[in-house]
Amino acid sequence: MASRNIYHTKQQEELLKYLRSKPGEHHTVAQIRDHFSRGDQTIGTTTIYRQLERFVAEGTVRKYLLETGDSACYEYVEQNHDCTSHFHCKCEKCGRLIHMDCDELQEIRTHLLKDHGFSWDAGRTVFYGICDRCQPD
Amino acid sequence: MASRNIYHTKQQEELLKYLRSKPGEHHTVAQIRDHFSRGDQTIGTTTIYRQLERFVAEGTVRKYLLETGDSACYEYVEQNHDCTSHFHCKCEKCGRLIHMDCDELQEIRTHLLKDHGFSWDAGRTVFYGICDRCQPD
DNA sequence: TTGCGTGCAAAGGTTTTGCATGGCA
DNA sequence: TGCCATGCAAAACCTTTGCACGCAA
Repeated sequence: MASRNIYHTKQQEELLKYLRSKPGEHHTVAQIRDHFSRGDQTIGTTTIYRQLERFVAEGTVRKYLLETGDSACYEYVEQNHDCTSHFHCKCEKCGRLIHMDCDELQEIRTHLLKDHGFSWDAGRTVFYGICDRCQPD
Repeated sequence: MASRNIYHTKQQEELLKYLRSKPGEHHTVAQIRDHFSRGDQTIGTTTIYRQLERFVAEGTVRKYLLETGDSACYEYVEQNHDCTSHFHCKCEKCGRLIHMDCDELQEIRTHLLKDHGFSWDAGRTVFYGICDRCQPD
């Protein structure tokens, strides 16, 4: 942990407050920029990138790069949120990102580690497929 | 399937031959371009993008967007390769991408579908973590 | 000969960097 | 006051598109 958060600024506070108000939602930088451009407190694009980078380093925010490849997504990580026990599933049809709490996940992790020597980071892995709502019957 | 491969060109042949000669390996467009720039048959960057796009549409090549976010990766799909029965694991330390044949995968798919209604596409999902070689003891 | 493929140049989009200014401590 | 954060401008990338030319059929 090299850089520490020494100064607290309005932009930083507003950005974090916004992300925290939408737990489990994913935001692109463009979306964040647009959101604040409509409010009274605007935040420069560069600042959004830099603050998000800091949040990610601190573990406050999680960064995802989805298969669409358009742009990165950022998501607030709740404090008491056990990311080791839920899947992240992305529907390739409707684009919805689903948080799926499930015990099976731990079994997969154990299997990967014991039988394949692979220490899986479930929090960074996104499962692609078709969600329940978009199933063709 | 809209566009069909009507004309066969040298560039297309060379590109496919190269990818096919490295099964299970991931290549970025830059790497492919560099490879051919050293040989006698050069291929323009635009052509690489367009041919890869076509291969992906045909199912000959698979496209990945990794967490590094730098650029897309492309991988030749072997004809008799059952992508429904192996994991794609990406080591966050050494960057290696591992193909992990495993029956457990089918169980996960069944579980996701039955208990969560999610039709998982394992071929498009990359598991992030630390590989066996990079494990801290 | 027809028309698709190629590749240069340029555009489009996201993310990063340089630098002068502004604001927190 | 000292120093970090901000944000504009510009650069750095990756990828896509327009267009004239070349090559396969």
